Amino acid sequence: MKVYNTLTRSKEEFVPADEKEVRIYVCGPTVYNYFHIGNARPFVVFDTLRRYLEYRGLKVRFVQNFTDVDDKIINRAAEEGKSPSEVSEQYIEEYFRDAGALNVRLADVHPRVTENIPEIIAFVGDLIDKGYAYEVDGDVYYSPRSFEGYGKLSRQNIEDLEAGARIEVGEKKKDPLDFALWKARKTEGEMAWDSPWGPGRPGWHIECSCMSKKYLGETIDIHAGGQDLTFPHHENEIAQSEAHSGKPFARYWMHNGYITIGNEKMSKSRGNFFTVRDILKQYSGEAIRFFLLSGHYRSPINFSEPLMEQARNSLGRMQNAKSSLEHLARTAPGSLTPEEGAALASFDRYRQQFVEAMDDDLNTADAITAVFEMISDINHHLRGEVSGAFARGALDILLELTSVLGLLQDDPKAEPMDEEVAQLVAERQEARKNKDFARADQIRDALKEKGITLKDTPQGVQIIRE
RNA sequence: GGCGACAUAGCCAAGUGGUAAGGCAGAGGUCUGCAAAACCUUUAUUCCCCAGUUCAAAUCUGGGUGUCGCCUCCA
Repeated sequence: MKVYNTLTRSKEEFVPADEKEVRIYVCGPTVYNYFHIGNARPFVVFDTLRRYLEYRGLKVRFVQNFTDVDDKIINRAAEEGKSPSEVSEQYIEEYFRDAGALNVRLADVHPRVTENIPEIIAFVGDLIDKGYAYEVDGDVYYSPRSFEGYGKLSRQNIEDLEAGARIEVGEKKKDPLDFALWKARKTEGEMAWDSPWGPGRPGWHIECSCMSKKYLGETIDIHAGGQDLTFPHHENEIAQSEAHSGKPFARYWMHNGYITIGNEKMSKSRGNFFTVRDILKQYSGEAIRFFLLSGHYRSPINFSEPLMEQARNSLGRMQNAKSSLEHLARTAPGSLTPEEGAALASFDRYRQQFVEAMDDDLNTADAITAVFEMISDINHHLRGEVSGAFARGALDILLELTSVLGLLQDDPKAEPMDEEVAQLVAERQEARKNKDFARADQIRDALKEKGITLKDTPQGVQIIRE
């Protein structure tokens, strides 16, 4: 598989350091709010990367943190009259709920800053000892000038950075480029932990360096996140981690593009965002997931209502194929004919097409095309008589590919359904036989109201539940 | 000012040298009691503009235009 590595600005063959296990760290959310569709993109994209690597037979150890110490959480808590931990606990739960709706699997570890304070303090202490950081009045700052290679990820020249940098009021940095590893408590009652530099809390960048090391080791395979984290967050992580270990931090850096709205970046600070929680009121999680995977992960995607409708409709074509095959697998008799066997075997070319696309830096748009082309092929076969065995075989390969994308994952709603529905369906069939179409349509409409769609197929009535 | 991304049909979107995938929406048709789904036909002589390289360019080179992003919290 080839992967675009931000570090080298080129597609490289992906080879894990340890062939037994791929180690991936993805920067997770700061938990002070529901996450928005822009935040969702890396969750979905790198979940798809993980699924694909596993599909290719690799074992993956996947870590995604929760930032549960941050000014925004503290501010939110103050606004709502809650403690910071109440706020972060709540939004961690909300994260799991929304991520679950998007079929984003749980990470192997979801570490939290508050659970790693001793490790962070030790890490900061080491950086001071090694001469990369210094303490001033209870704050600890990292000095990028002391780290050779600062700017190598974002291709920033340290002199050019200097021009744009500035010192915030109240900061005691020696150099505008320096960033905080540890922030001294400013007011009584602020969340703080004791440290060799007095009570305080960790800065933002140090947590990822520290947790990545703790859960994945000093050198990991892939570090991923949104493009906007490249600088300064990831650049600073490299500076911290490599200064600390003397080893390369991450071998591959992957960054997803933004979601835009009206052609402008969606972000919490601009206020132009749509939370996944809100979008879920109108669209399924899978439709949102499809939307996010319909373009290449490094390209920007514009978010809008019409585009979500397109995504939902496109996904509908996949869902129709799935439910037709499920219906036939359940109802059509017979075993595979030689022709059907040959057809099923020929579907392997779509599997190859799919793999080829995914191998090319996770080209999910092309992978989706492979699935659609296979669906067209399957539908051609479905126009004639097919055996249940053929339907099962086609369903297997369809779900094999879509599960890599995290699509069509909903459990099939088992037919036969409850007694009442079964009776109505039977009554409708009787009415149709007697050409009492008014009654037949009445029953169909009534069931539709309840979210049950009936389709009259040559193989009997297909019942689809929403 | 420094660094970077993008520009393909009504819409979304692949395609990095060999003559424009796929999906959505629209139109017409087949099937059906009617629907739904599916199938067939149909929708870019052309890929922002100009110049160049080449037998051949959406793809490479140079120039231009436009849009967006990072450099400050941000996925």
